[in-house]
Amino acid sequence: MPELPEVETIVRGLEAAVVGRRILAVQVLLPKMALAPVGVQFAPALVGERIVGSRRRGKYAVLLLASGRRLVTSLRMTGRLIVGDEGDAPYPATHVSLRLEGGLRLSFADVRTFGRMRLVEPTEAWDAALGLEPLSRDFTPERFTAMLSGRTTPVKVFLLDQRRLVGIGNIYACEALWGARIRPSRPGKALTSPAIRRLRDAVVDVLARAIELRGTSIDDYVDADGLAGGFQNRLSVYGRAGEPCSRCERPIVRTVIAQRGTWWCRTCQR
DNA sequence: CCGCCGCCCTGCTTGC
DNA sequence: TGCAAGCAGGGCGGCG
Repeated sequence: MPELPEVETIVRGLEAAVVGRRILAVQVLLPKMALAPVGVQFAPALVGERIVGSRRRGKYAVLLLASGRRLVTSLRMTGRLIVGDEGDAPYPATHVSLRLEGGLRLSFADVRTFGRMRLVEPTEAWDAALGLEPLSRDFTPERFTAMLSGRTTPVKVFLLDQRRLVGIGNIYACEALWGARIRPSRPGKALTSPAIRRLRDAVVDVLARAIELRGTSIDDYVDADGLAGGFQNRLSVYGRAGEPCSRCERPIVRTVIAQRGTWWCRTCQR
């Protein structure tokens, strides 16, 4: 499931592979996957556009187009953005296919069809409801404290809420809480200021380390070249129920918080 | 505004 | 062994 580090890796791959190239043809195989503003047709609007940038916002991959429009992709759980050669066999479960200059093809594939590609007008504030980037300078202990104050929801649910902080999904929420030694069910407002500081640092640290290893590949995630990441070998708690905690040797447990599997250490996380 | 819930989907895992 | 139910989960809309 692509979270911030995985989308960042994909976006960097797209930067290298497709930025500067013109879109020559667009095929939409499953219409619900390709959204456009009212009165704009997705495929015709993209043909002839040049890709001028590749960015990430939260868990969204954003291709900047010469017209000022943007192609925003949400990968959800199983979505993939794959760069291949025009002559390759079609990538499995491809729903949108862009033929690019230079004999390349950019495929948006998703077996579960939860993901979406969305063409956004230059003036449209598509990300207005999204929260703070955790790797930005703005993510200070002071800001984090203000965000958490009065929050009754479990801190793990808070970390997953993209209206507050963006980019954190189930894997990195579990990992950051373990790193900060905080119990996932603690209400946000109950965190002490040292705990808030530890959690801020743990979020930044785990995301940065995961980007260095090009993301976590458990079931589905691959980068723009179709390659797996390496952070799955560095996970401390996620998916490791029954294994000993690397800090205290007590077994990692799995509980459920807000319908999400939650892995943590009952001994170290308070 | 806030919090909570159900839905969307398919493939893998689990359990009988 | 075979099959079906259950689970996985990010974002969004609806509801209180």
